[in-house]
Amino acid sequence: MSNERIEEYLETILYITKKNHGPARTSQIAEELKLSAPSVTEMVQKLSESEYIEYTPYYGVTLTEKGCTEALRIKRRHQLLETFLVDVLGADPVIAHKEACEMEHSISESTIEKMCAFMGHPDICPDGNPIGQGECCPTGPPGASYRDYVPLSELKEGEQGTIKVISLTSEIKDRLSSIGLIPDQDVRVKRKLGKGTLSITTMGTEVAVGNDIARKIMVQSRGV
Amino acid sequence: MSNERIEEYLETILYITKKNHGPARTSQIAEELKLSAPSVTEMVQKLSESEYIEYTPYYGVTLTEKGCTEALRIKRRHQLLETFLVDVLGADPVIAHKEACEMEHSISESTIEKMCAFMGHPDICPDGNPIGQGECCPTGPPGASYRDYVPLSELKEGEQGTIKVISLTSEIKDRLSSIGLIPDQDVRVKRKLGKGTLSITTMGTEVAVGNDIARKIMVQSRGV
DNA sequence: CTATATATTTAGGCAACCCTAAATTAATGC
DNA sequence: GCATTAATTTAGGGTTGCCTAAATATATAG
Ligand SMILES: [Fe+2]
Ligand SMILES: [Fe+2]
Ligand SMILES: [Fe+2]
Ligand SMILES: [Fe+2]
Repeated sequence: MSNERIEEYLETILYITKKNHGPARTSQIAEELKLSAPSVTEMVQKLSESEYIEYTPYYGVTLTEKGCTEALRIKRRHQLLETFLVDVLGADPVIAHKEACEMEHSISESTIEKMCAFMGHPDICPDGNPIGQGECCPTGPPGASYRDYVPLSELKEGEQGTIKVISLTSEIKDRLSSIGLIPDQDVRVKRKLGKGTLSITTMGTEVAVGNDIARKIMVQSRGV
Repeated sequence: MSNERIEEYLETILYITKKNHGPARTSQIAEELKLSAPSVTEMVQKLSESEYIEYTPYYGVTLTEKGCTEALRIKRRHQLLETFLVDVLGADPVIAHKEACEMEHSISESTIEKMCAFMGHPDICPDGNPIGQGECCPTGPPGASYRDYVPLSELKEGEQGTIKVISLTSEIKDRLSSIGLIPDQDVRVKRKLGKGTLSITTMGTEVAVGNDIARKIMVQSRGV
């Protein structure tokens, strides 16, 4: 089997078994990969001769320890590529997902880690799912999870927080950096103006930010 | 034929016809793609039924107008990906070439243009070959080329320039933004200290930058 | 517990791409 | 110009990964 096909099956089986909390049925794999059921049965039979999956006829497919490790590696490649395409290049999320799902088979482990470092070891994919840590990632305490972050636009007057993630095109992000709005920067909402516009203070200076942008800046709140 | 295979043949035929200043022999294509000669003959016969190539038995293959346009598009995708992997992520040039040659079939035109813009529309690939202009590139007077950029560490005392590309992790870039070191910012080298450390002025303030970082900040010099 | 409906596998086949060995064409040296 | 050599194509075959139709196993409903 080609490496690309193996990877695509493993990725799909991981996704379905997690959703099922149980084995992946061949029909589910077929639907996900848009293939006929017999094609999946055939591939799954071959794959079970490798050490990646466990297959019981008329029952379903589960990943072995080895298969799970491999599937997680592929998923990570996919998510980091998708994050790069969407958050750094500003590509359309739907196109980015499809492209990431193809490029994930071409990019090496060493290159994906460089890309991870380049993006500051992100821990959340624009599709909303968490990204697992890799060899390159700081292994220390994983800090506050993305779940705890809140859009800047949600802060109340007087509330303070630390900018954590900015999901905007790099052009806009560059403009924001130039006025001090960058990750790990502390900000305070001074006043909320009309139409969702915020007046915030950062590094002593005061700037106004529109609602569109404020909704894309995730902060970790520290209260008033 | 699969799109990927077509693209790989077109890319190769473009390369060889340019080198030959004449048609590409099947044996040359076979050598370049590491295939047997009969396999290439077969594919080339099929391809000539499309409108991409002109094939004369026992003579060779040339690209049609349409095929040439398509081949140039693929080459551009390849070069921009390779430039990104090497110049931005710092990947090994040999690995980067191989990965770019696979990813080029997955990335869309719209995404590659975003990547081109992200890198400031580079016109030279790390492999040394020029990169053709795309839709996204400024068609006017082609400004300073990437070639003309020089590491900040190379500027002499008193020399001024504009920051163009910063090839560092986003963590370090974030720190740099907070002190005003961002693309399109003007800087001046005030004094060179020991060990390659620079004292530079930017936006009126004065900061010191170590040699490691200064070597990764490309600037367009404007002299003293 | 059976009859029917659904899910899954088996059987048989096909297209894309690649291969080696043999035949053919073109080039080269007297 | 003809024999030898080299390049190229044709013939015949193999693998992979997919398909549809038929057979079989499992689930569901009276
Ligand atoms: Fe994928
Ligand atoms: Fe990382
Ligand atoms: Fe390629
Ligand atoms: Fe461009």
